[in-house]
Amino acid sequence: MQSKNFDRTDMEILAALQGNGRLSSAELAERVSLTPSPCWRRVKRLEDEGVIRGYRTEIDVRKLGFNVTAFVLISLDQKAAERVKAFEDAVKRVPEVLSCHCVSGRYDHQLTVIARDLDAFGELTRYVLGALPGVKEVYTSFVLKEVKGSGHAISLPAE
Amino acid sequence: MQSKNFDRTDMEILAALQGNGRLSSAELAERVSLTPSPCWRRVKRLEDEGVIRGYRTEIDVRKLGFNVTAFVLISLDQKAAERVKAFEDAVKRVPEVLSCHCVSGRYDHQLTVIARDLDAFGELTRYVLGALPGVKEVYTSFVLKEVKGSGHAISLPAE
DNA sequence: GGTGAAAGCGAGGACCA
DNA sequence: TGGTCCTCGCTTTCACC
Repeated sequence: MQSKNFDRTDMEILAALQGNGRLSSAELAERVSLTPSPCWRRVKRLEDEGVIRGYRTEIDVRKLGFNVTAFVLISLDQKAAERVKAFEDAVKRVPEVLSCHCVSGRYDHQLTVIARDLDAFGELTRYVLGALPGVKEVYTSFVLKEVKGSGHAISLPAE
Repeated sequence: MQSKNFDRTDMEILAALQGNGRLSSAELAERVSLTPSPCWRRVKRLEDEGVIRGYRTEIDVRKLGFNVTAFVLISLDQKAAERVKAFEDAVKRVPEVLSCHCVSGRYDHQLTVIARDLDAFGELTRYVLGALPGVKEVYTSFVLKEVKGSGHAISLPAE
C-alpha cells in the first residue's frame, strides 16, 4: 500500500504490457529503450510488488454468442455485514456475472452481466439475480456500445 | 460474427487463458487434456476469428497510488450523433478514464475513472469531465470494494 | 544499468492415425 | 481432428562489468 519508486520507465513498461501482455523481455526492452536484462528485472519487481496482478486474455463475448451486456445495479434489503456477505458469495457463483463492485450511491452493488439475448437476460434477472439473498431492488442499464475499452488503462496519467 | 463451432474444449481453453494469458501451448494443453499442437491450432483459430481480442496485463492501480476508482455516469445535453461523437472523442483522450460505455437508462454514458485521491477526483470531474463537450449531468458512484474481478469472465456459462 | 552466454523451451510445420 | 516428432530461434536468467 504505497506508490513509491516507480519511475517513468516503469510506467512505460506497464503501458506497453497493458496493450500486449505477451511481450517478451526483448520486445519490451526495445519499446522502452533498454536492454532485456534490466527490463526483465523491472518486470519481475513489478510482479513481485503486486503492481502487475496477472496476465489475462481479453475475450470478445459477442463472438461467443453473448449479445447482451448490461450493468445491473442492486440494492440490498439489509446492509448488515453477514447479509451482504451472503449476497456477495452467491453472486460470485453466477457465471454470467463478469464483475461485481460494491459502490456508493443509490445502489449497493454494480454488476457487469452478459446474456445470449434479451430473453435470457430477462430470465437471468428474474430468476437468478432477483433471487440472490437480500436483493431488494434491481436496475438495469444495457451497454449499447463500447466507446473506450477496458483494455487500455494507464496511458501514463501518473507522473 | 457468430457463436457456432465452439465446443467444450474451446471454452476450456478460453477459461484457462483468461486466468493466465501467458500459458504456453504446452501448459495449456495439459490443462485441457490435449497435446500442444492441436491445442495451439485451436488458440490460433480463436485469435483469427477474433474471439480472443488480445492479451493484457492486469494492473493494480492502487499500488500506483490511484486510491480512488469510481463509476461516473454522464448525460449529454443533446443526443445528436455528431454531438455525441464529440464527447466520445474527447473522453478517449482523458487518461484517467479507463473505460467508457454508451448505455441505456437514466444516463447516456458510464465511465470508469481513477484518481490519486478525492481531491484529485474532484478536480477531475469539475474541470475535466464536466468540461467535456455536451456534458449536462454527472453522477458519481465510488467503488468501495471489488467483489468479483474483471479478470475472471467466462467460467463456462456457455454450453 | 549493460554485456555475454548457456540452457531451455516454445512456436509452428510436416506427417500420420 | 488429435497425436508425435522435430527443429530453429528466441527467451529466460545468471554471473560479471
